[in-house]
Formats: sequence, structure tokens, C-alpha cells
Amino acid sequence: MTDEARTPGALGDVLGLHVRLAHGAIQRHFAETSGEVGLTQKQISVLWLVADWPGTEPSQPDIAQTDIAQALQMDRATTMTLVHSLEKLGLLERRKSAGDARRIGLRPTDAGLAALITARRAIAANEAWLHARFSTSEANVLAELLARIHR
Amino acid sequence: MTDEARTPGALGDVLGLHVRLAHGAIQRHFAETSGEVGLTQKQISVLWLVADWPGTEPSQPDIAQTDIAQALQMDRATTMTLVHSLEKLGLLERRKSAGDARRIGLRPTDAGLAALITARRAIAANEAWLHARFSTSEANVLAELLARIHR
DNA sequence: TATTGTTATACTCTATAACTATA
DNA sequence: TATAGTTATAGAGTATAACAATA
Repeated sequence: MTDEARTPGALGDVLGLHVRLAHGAIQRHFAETSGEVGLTQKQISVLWLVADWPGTEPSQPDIAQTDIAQALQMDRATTMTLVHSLEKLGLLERRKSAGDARRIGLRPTDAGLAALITARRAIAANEAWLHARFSTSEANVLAELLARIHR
Repeated sequence: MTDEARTPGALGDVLGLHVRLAHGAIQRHFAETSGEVGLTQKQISVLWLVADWPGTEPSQPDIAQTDIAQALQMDRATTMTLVHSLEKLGLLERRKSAGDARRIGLRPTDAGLAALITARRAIAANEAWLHARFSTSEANVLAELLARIHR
């Protein structure tokens, strides 16, 4: 198919718009149903990443802001805002990396791990709402196609 | 599949995250490559909607903010910001509807129609970048699955 | 020179709540 | 009562640019 042929003739043909509207719908639904959680999806993503980071062994370096920025495809400054908001809430703590003094390692606090359990439940509920309209294979296809965009 | 079974075990299993990252990637690419256009994707969507509105016949009412809010799934206040920004740029004009004095009909100006041509070219380029990773049928599937989320 | 974190700043998007005018 | 537009306000999210400390 040539580029000409796929030039959108109507607004509804624009794939980017479908992604944007879907994103908005998901955001809205999460905001409306996650009242008790008190964390945004983005904050939860960060907390989740920090908690899942494999470097719990002393030899491995803790996760740092750069790693989060890369994983979630954000600017360093944007990442800082998120990380500091979680620190302010007492959900993660920061300490200088042993190996590289520029890096500041991040670890979830006990409160952070507890909050993550609640938060993941809210994410799971949101996912269930989302998946309700798809078969398992459709959901897998959707995730794979979307990953091609952001990978 | 039960809800239990689809509870995400890792952050990468979260479908909502894939939508969010894909949305971000598209936004970023458009922002980086659309320099000359001077309009955001959202502004272009509004201008496009106004220009495509069928009510050019005197009998039909012009499109109003409420219609845009519904089509793009935005709050009325959010819609206002967008519409006013386009009016300030001289790309569309507003005038009271003949039938219903509460509605303010929107029409593209000549400058608006000219800007839309350039803007649609930028959208087409962004779409081409997006579609480059999909076959035609994959793109159709993706659009359809996303529509199920926001429809 | 490059990387990490930081600060300051700004813009877009989004929404809520309260208001006016009209239906 | 309900709808359309408005205003004021606020909070996310995002990014850029310039800076200090470290590699």
C-alpha cells in the first residue's frame, strides 16, 4: 500500500486519533474508579517498576531514575517529579548508589509495598474492564500491535 | 478467561500501559516532525471536524462546541480552550445559531481551510510513519480494537 | 566529554465548580 | 429543569534549558 493510498480521508480514518481516544477513555475510567488508591497510573507504574527491580541482591545496583525514564519513555525531569512525589508519600526511599555516586538507588518502603498491593488491585480492575470487550487472542494482538508503536 | 487469570503479573502485561506508551510515542513523533504546522493534533482534529461538518446548507445548523466535545470525548471547558485558541489564530469564526440562541455555530475561515491543508499533510505523514510497521489488515484490526475501547 | 540528578520554567490537556443566558 | 457557553481554578503530564557533581 502506498503512502498516498493510506492518506486519511476522514478524521475517523486517523489511527493516531483512535489511540488518543482509547488512551483518554482508559485514563478517565481509572480516575473515576480508583478513588481510594490515591495514586495515578503513572505513579503506580513507577512504584511497580521499583518493587520488581531484580537488584535486591547486594551485588546488583538498585534501580535509578534513568532506568525508570527509559522503561516508561519519559524525560529525566518528568521522571523526577514522579519519583519525588512517591518519596514525599513515603512509598519509596532514595540512597546513593555504592558503585556510581551519580546514581541514586530507589527502594520501596514497607508502606510502598503495602500501597502497591492496593494499587495493583485497582490496575487489575481497570484491566478487567478493558479486557471485557476482547477475547484473549484479541487482547494479545492489541498489545503486540501497540508494542510495535512504542518499542 | 476469568478475571483472576488475566490479572497482570508484570508491568508489561498491563494493556493500559501499552496504550499509554503508544500514545506518548505518537505524540512525541508528531511534535518533533510537525514544526511548521504550528497546531497540535487536537487543534487539527477540531479544525478538521468543523470543516467536514455537513451543515453547509442554510437549513442545517453549524457545528457547535457541544458537538465537538462529544466527537472528541472532551469536557465542555476543555473544548472551549481549543476552540478559542483556533479563533484567536483566525482559523475559525463563531456566530450565534439562528435556531437555538444558546448554540454558537462554528465555521472555518479561508485561513482555516488553508491551514487545514498543511495540517492534514502533517497528519498524513505521521500516519505514514505509524502505518509503516503494520500491514493494511493489521492497521484495520488495530483501529477496530481501539474503537471498542473509546466507543 | 558524557551521564545523573536537579532546578526553574512553561505549555498542553484535562477536569470541576459556579455562573449566565437560553430553552 | 436542562442545555450551551463561559470563567476561574487546579492538577497532571510533558518537555526544554541551564546547572552541579561525578564518571
